[in-house]
Amino acid sequence: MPQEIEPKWQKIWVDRGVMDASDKSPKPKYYDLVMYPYPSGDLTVGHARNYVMGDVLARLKRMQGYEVLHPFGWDAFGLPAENAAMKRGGIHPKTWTVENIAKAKRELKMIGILYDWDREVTSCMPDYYRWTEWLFLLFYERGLAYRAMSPVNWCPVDKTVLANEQVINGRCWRHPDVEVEKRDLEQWFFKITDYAERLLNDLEQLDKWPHKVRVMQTNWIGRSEGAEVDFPVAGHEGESIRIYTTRPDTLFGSTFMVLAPEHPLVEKVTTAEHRARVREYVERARKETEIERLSTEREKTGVATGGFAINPVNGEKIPIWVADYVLVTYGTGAIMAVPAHDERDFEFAKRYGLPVREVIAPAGSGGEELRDAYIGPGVMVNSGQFDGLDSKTGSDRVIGWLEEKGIGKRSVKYRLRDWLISRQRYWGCPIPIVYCELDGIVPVPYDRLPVLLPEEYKPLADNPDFWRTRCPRCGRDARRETDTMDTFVDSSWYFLRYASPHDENEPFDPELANHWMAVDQYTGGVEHAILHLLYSRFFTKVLHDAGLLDVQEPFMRLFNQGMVKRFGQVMSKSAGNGVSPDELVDKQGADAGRIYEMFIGPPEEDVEWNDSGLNGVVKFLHRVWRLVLQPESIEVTAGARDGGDAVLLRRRVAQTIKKVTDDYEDLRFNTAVAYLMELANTMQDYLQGGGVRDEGWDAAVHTLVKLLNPIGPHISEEMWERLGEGGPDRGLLADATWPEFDAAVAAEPEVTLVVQVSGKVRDRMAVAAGLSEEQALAIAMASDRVRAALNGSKPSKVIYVRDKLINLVP
RNA sequence: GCCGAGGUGGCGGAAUGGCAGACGCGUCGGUCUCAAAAACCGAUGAGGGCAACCUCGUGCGGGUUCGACUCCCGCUCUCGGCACCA
Repeated sequence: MPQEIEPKWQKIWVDRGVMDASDKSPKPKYYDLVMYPYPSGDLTVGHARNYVMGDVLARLKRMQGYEVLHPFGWDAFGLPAENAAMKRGGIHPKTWTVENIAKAKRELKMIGILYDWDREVTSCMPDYYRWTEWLFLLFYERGLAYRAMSPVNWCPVDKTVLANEQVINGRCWRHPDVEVEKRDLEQWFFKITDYAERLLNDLEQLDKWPHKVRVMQTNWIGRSEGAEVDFPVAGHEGESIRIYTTRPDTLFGSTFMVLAPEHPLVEKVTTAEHRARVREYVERARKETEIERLSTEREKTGVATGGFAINPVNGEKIPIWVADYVLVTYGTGAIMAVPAHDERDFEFAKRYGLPVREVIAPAGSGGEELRDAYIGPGVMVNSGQFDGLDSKTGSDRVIGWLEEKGIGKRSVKYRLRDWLISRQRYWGCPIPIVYCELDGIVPVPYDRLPVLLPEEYKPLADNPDFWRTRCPRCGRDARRETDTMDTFVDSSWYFLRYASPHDENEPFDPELANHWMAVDQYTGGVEHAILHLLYSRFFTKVLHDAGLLDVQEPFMRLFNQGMVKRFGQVMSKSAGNGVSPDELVDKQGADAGRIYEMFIGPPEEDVEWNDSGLNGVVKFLHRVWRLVLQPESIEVTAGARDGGDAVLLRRRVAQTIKKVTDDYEDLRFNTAVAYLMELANTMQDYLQGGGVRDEGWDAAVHTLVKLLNPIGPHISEEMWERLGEGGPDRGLLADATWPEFDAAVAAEPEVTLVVQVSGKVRDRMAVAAGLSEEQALAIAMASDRVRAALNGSKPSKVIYVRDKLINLVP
């Protein structure tokens, strides 16, 4: 049965352009977006679950009268295509990608997911990446793309550099068992740090994002407030070391300084007798991998330089050390060590016998020796004119004093680093830059885009036909940039391209983008909580600043769906536990599969796939089919529960409209399905109780079919046609209007009043809704069981919650 | 270590101060059948009782409240994120 009706309706929807979005519709717009996938050829019901959620919402919003934009596309550049190509001996990454896209597209259509395929974008196609290049030039023009030599993260397996966000615990995000190496290379960066403050502050507006994601982004940006202070170097007139501290109140407690091994002043402050040891230490630190160096488990190491600095607040001479627990990439690459009030400095001081001086006294403390660093707030002591101030006021005063003396200043730092976008790969978007001996770095002019990837699959740096060019400025021989861009650049703006996917003059038409943006609902995996979502927010702000976009935030409401597991592991073809949409549809049809995917558990939670659970949904659909189309086949049963009560049926229908509508809108699909099942059960009870098939019954049938449509679109469309309401000649259920309900009908006229004695349920009685406390009390006291529980005493206190409960306390 | 989410029947889960376990799976019993499957009907948290009913029950220990799965404090376990960021 599903095998017949499902393809039939899928064809009709496409022919009718049901999900084609009109740019000129007078209806309010709704932009429903799912994260575009990497076409890995591994589509499972796990991925499908995500797309079904988006589809349910799109279908609902259409019926509610919105002009819905529900597009789809492919994040099609990237390493797996190259790796697969290599594995399969000479197949081109493009061939592999295109094949996978075709396959995935067929499967998406098969489960009845409707997209506006006219707007499909594919990031590896020249008509898309041309505009990624264009945007690079815009960033370059605005001073947001720059080239710099820097120590970078290098994945030895992928043979490319990685962004900070792609390094997890010192290992490559794609290869959890491969340690990332450090290399010094000239690379392209996007200056995302310029937007750190705005990316942080605007998180507050995103109140419809999961709290978790906002916290993760906040931590990633890592704002801290403090001061930069200059410590003069003893014996080197005019030379000083700048440090950053978040605790200016502890300045008097600094008993030594620490430079990062890569700090430029290390050589200068090192004395002759320490030189050999310092050089050896610095050399060793350089060679260590990130993971060795960042391990907090490891004991801290360091060496004295023999040099001294002057603490500017008290004129004390303190030794300068070099240690790799100080990072050159954060703050100024140098710290003042305050062992009494910093755990790391404390550990280091203990190990090397350096002095510890307490300058913050915790409230009510004696003067006993410190066993650990005290990092909390307190009162300043041993701090000259600042003694007696609390930490917070003290910090402010110290900063004020430093600024007055010109030896320090207030400073805000971020953990966020600039985004390294260069990748040494073939299958990515070319960076449109030319290197000319005379003119240096020259951007390819906008009108000469795109810089096309060569057909031949080999590293761009090994392909002179690609990199040999002429300088766009002077016409001399020049060399093209052979790095490609991180694929996260491609995905940072694809949601804008959907607004005008065929625009041949610009990345997107600002007018259309402003019409559709922001995305009303964005659905995807939580693994993108930082990377993709932070980069897309950054792009949106840059484009706003360039006057191309009105909005400053791309995604209004974000939802992270859970993953589907099987045998305790995330489902995937490579893990061997995947169930493909093909198999699912073959088994019981697309509708049963869709509904089961929604019913299996809360949408945000990971769920365990269970083949037998599908049967319950199939049974439910059979029951609905019978109720709607063959109600006469349901026999009246003696002793049926609800006795064919027409008023009750009407009420249940109204209540179900409310619950299911609310649940769909809040993406609580699992409970929406449960309520639909309840309605079907009620309808069955009604018939079995001898209920008449009058207008009330017809209304129930029509409502059930409509409410079912977003999740089970084929079967409901078929039933709609057979009811004589729609079909190819009369209009589709997909175009019908969403049912409304009358609150008065939904209201329960009679409620079950729970009677408690001392908070324990002693009786339940059916009463009219809206009783006064006196009436309720009288009814409650009429109960034998309540009187028994009260044991003769009079209630001294009565709590009455209208239409719910009355609690008698003796 | 820090931050965040969570712990409810045999299982997936529902209920966010007011009837714990909706809905479904599974199991058991029944109808139909020569039989089985399917379908349909019923039962199904634990303990006690012939029964009406009673007692206990939402990770553990306290607290607030007439009343707590729900709010507060402490602990514990699981999962996710961050982790020498000065």
